[in-house]
Amino acid sequence: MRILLVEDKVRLREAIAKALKQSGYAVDTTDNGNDALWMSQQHSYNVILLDIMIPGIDGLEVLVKLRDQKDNTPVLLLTAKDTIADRVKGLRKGADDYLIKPFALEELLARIEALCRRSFQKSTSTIEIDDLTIDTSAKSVKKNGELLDLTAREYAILEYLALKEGAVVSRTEIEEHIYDELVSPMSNVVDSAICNLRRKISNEDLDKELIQTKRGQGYILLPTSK
Amino acid sequence: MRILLVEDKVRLREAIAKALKQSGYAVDTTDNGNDALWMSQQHSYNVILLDIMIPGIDGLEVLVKLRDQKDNTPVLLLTAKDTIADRVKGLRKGADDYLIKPFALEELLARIEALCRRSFQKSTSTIEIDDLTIDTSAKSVKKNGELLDLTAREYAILEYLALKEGAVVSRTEIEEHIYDELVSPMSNVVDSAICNLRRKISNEDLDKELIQTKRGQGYILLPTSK
DNA sequence: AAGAGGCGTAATGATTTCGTCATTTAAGAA
DNA sequence: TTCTTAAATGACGAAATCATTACGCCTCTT
Repeated sequence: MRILLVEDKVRLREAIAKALKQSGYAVDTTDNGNDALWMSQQHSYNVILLDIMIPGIDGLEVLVKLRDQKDNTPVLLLTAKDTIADRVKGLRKGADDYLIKPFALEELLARIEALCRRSFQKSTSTIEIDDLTIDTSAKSVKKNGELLDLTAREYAILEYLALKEGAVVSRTEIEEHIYDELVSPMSNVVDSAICNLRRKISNEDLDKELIQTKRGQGYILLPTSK
Repeated sequence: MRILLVEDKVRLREAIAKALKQSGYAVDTTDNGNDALWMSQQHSYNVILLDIMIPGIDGLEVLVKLRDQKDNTPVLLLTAKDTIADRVKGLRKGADDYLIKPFALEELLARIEALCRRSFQKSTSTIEIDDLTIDTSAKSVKKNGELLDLTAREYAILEYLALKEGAVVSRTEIEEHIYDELVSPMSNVVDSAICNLRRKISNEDLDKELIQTKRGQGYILLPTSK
């Protein structure tokens, strides 16, 4: 999951970014509205965290322009104003949620999770595929009830594939959603990660691979039933 | 466990704060309603102790605003008025318990404990994990029936992990719930404390660690059965 | 007032992760 | 089949994260 964080106060921005990364999100940040618009076109983010009071184009305007451009990325507004008028204004303009500053990081994380879930049309926080149970809240994976020991990266990739179950996902798409701006383009990081992932989730007995390769296109997560 | 204490009478406030800290709680205090609201958003407290008669926004209003903001932190009301009308009013507005001044500190401690327990969905005051028995009333830990000599900090961390058994708990979360406002952000207090804790609760024979570390995410308390 | 122990800090050493590269294997087209 | 290109795998090293120790301040006790 990749998140764009738009917040001008340095300390707060970095605190939030740190917490998000710790939770396994890829995070890009900026302190102003112009860059925010630019960046949101550059990538497709899973969630945009938008402070209203930022220099230049303000948060609400950014939101309006996004929606004008038919960009429906879930937006969570961060605001110091807690008047009803502002909440309503934000939501009317197409925000998906809002949070009043100051807020507890735990609350922010919970809401982001909810937004991601909603955008993938999932109502529960666990995904079941074959003998795997992916708990997107705990960020853990069980196989036949037994906890698998995945690294943060491995988990992130598996979750992403699982959310797009049955759809071919290209390497580029994985790179863009799992890795943030400082990623190096020419390498086979994804291949490598997938390889390790497979090793950990494969069924030794069945040689049916959960993660299948679509040559020239990418990877696809297919339950055996299909 | 971290508590917010809202009480304007200095002597009483400090007496309560001292008693709470002695019992191992992290305590933030304020003497007015505005700050109380601010602070309650800044952190997620485990319990808020709220005097009704305070300057500025009064206690009941603070309570109402909290609940308006979907903040469900357990609130214990402190009040000098012992009329039925006031109790009912408080509870109607979403208080979880109340105490009539003057009260015995013992009683306060007991109620706080009950509130914490309830918020973690635990019904008993002892938690058993493997060969450890954590008594949240006595704030003591036994290993195979033998009392362990933990410091207050060590106990607090262990208890917190135990209450969240099976869930990954980040360093930040531990810091926020165990340490109060004067904590320095850049340090490895938690690491250090965990290290000492492990030393005291580890089974020399088994090399299975009760407190496992999830690299990049935090720590998790896992009983061996799982 | 002195001693002891708790506790935060910093420094150092140990682990693990993960991106990269090199090599092998597999797939599809001619 | 054979050639071409994509993908899988294994090894390695740098970087990030974590564990552990030692030290010094502070508080509490006696």
